[in-house]
Amino acid sequence: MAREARVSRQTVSNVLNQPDLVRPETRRRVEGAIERLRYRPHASARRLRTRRSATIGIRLDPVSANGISGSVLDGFLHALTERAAERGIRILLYAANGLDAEIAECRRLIDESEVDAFVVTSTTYGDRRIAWLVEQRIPFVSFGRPWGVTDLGDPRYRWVDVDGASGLRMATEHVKALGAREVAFIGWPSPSGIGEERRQGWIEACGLDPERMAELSVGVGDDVHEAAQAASELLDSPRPPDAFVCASDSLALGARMALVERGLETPVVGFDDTPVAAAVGFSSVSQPLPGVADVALELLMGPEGGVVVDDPSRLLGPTHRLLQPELMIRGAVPRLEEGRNER
Amino acid sequence: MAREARVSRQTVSNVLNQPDLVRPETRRRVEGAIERLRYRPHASARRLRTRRSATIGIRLDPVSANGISGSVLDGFLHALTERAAERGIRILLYAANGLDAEIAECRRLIDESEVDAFVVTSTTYGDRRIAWLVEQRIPFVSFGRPWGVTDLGDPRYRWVDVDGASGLRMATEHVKALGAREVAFIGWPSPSGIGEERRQGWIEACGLDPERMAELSVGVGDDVHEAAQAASELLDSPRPPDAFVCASDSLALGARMALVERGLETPVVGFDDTPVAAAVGFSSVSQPLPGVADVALELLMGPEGGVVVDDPSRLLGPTHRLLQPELMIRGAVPRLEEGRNER
DNA sequence: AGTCGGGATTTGATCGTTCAAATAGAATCC
DNA sequence: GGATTCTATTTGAACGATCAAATCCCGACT
Repeated sequence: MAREARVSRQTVSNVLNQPDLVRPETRRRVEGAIERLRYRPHASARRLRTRRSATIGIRLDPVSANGISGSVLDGFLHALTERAAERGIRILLYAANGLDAEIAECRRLIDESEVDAFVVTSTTYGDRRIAWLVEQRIPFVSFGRPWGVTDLGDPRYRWVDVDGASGLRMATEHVKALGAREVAFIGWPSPSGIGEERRQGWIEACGLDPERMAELSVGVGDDVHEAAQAASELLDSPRPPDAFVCASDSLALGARMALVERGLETPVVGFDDTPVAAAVGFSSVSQPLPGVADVALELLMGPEGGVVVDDPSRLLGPTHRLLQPELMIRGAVPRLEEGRNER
Repeated sequence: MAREARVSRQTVSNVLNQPDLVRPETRRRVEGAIERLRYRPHASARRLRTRRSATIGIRLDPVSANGISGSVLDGFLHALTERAAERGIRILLYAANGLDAEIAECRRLIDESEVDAFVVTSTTYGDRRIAWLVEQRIPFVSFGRPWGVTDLGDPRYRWVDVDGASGLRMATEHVKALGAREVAFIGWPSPSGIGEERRQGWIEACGLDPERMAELSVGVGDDVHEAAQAASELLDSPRPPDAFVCASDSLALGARMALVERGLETPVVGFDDTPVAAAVGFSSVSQPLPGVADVALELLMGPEGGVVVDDPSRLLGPTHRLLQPELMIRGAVPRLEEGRNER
C-alpha cells in the first residue's frame, strides 16, 4: 500500500487520521492508491496501538421484562447504532442475567479492551451497576435518571432522560383541547420514580380539585387487563371521565379495550408510542430516541469526534440532559370499519 | 504477568488457549498468577495476530418496519448474544438505510476485520445482500429461508427457519380441540412466502371443503384495523366462524378487538407470541428463538467452539435447518373483569 | 554411556497500525 | 552564508498477543 503511493506507512496513516498534515499533492496520490487497492485499515491493529476500541457496550435486557414497551429500547438501539456509526464508533451487545453477572461481564469487556464505555439503560433505584461504574471510573452514560441517587448533578454521572411530566402535561392538554373536561390518569402504584413523575404532569394540567383528582387517578400493574378493569370501574361510576391519559401504552391499550367493549369513543393517550399505539390508533407520547442517542454520545465524547472522554469534567457543559417528548396525535378512529392508519 | 508465574508469555497463552499442552503443575501456577493479577488478554492484540475478530455482525432494522412483531428480532438478538457469549463470540450491531448502504457497510466491516461473519434477518425475495455475500464468500447464516431462491439446498447458503405451516396446523388443531368447527384464517395477500406457508398449515388442518375454505380465508395488510374489519365482516356473515387463526399477532389483535366489540369469546390465535399476545391474553405460535440462535451459531461454527468455519462444506451435516414452533396457550379471558395474566 | 523420542517450555518473528523522534527540504532571519 | 524555524515525510519502536521453530529436559532404548 505505502509502496503503491511511493510514501511511507506513516504518511498513509496521516492521510487517514490527520489529512491536514499532508501536502495536498501527496494526499491525492495516497487517496488514489487507497481507492485503487481498496485499502482499509485493520481495526484491531489500530485498536491495539491506540489503546482505544472505538466501541461502546450496551446490555440487551430480557424481552420478557419489557413487555409492549420493549420497542423503546429497540428504537433507541437503532438510533444509537446509526449515530455512533457517524462518529466511527461501533455498538457491541452483551447480555447478562442479574446484576452481578452484568457487572462481571462489564469488567471483562473493559479488561479485555473490548469497549471504551457503556450505555446503561433500565436504571433502577440505587442501581448497583452505576455505583460500580462510577467507582471504577469507567466511562458510561445512562438513558434514564439515577432514581434514588441523592445528587442528581454529580458530574461523574452522565445521564440523559426524557421529561415524563412534560409528556403527560401535553397529553392532558391535548385531550382537553378535544373537549374533555374530566381527564382520568392510569398509572402504576406509587413506588415508581417514572410513574410518579408522569402522574405529576397530569396533576399539573388536569385542572381538577384534589378530591376529584384522587377519584380519577388510579395505579395498577403494567398490564392490559388490570388497566381495562380500572378503566371499566371509572366508566361505570356515577361520574365517568371523558378522557384517559396513561403512563404506558399497555395501560392505554387496556383502557381502549374497555372503551371498545362499551362502544365509546373517549380519547385515550398512551406513553412510548409503541407499535401497538400506531396499530390500534391511539395517541401516545413519543420519546425522541434519535435525540436521546445523540445526547448520550455527546455526553460520552463531546459535541463531535469519536473519542470517549474519560474524565467528565473535561466535557465543559452539563453532564446530564432532560429532553422534551413529543405527542403523536392519532385520529380517534370512531368505528373500526372506518379506521385506517398510515401503514 | 509471565514473570509473576515464572514462565514465558507463550506458556501463558497456552494455558489460556490449549491448556492440555501445559503440565498441570505449571498450569496451576499460571492460573494462580492470572487470578492474582486479574490478568485478561487484550482482545485486539489477539485479533490482530490470529486474524479473526471473534465477532459476528447483525443488522438492526428500522423499528417502523417491524410493527408489533419487532419483538421477535429483539428476542432473537438477545438469545444470539447470550449463546454467542458462551462460545466467546461477540455481537456487533450495524444499521443501514437501504440495500446498497447495507452492502457497503458489510464490506467495510469485513475489510476492516471488524467481524468474521454475519447473521442476516428479514430476508426478502431474491435478496441482493445474500447474492453478494455468497459471491464474496463471506460466511453468513440467515434467519429465514431464501424465499425465491431456486436451490434451497445450496450448501454455500446456510439458513435456519421456523416451520410456519406447522405452527398454523397446531393453532388450528388447538382451537378445534376447544370445540371450534369452522376456523377462519386471517393472513396477508398472496405474494408473501411466509404468509402463504402459514396459510398452508391452516389448509391442512381446518378440515373444510374448498368452497368453505375460500370463504373463511382472508388476506389483508398487517394492520390491526384491516384485520378487525375483515373479522367483523366474517362475524356478521350468515355463517360466522367459531375461531380465528392468524398469520401475526397484529392480525390477531384486530380479530380480538372485533370480538370484544361484540362481546364474544371466540378463540383467537396469533403468531410470534409478542408481548401484545401476552398482555391481551390470546394464544400465539411462538418461535423457538433460543433454538434458532443456537442453530445459527452451529451452522456458522460447528457443534461447538468459537471459530467461524469459512467453507460450509467442511461443516459435515446439513447447512440449513427448519425448526418447530410451539403454541403458547392462554386462557380465553372471558370477561375483562375476570382476566388476569401471568405478569 | 550415548542417542533417540517426545512432551514441556522458551525464543524470535510477526500481525498492521500509530507514537515519538529523527531527518530532509525549503523558507526566513540576522 | 550559516544558523534558525517550519513543514513534510520517514524511521524505529511499540502495542500484546499467537505462530512456528528451536531448545530444554527427562526417561527409555540400544
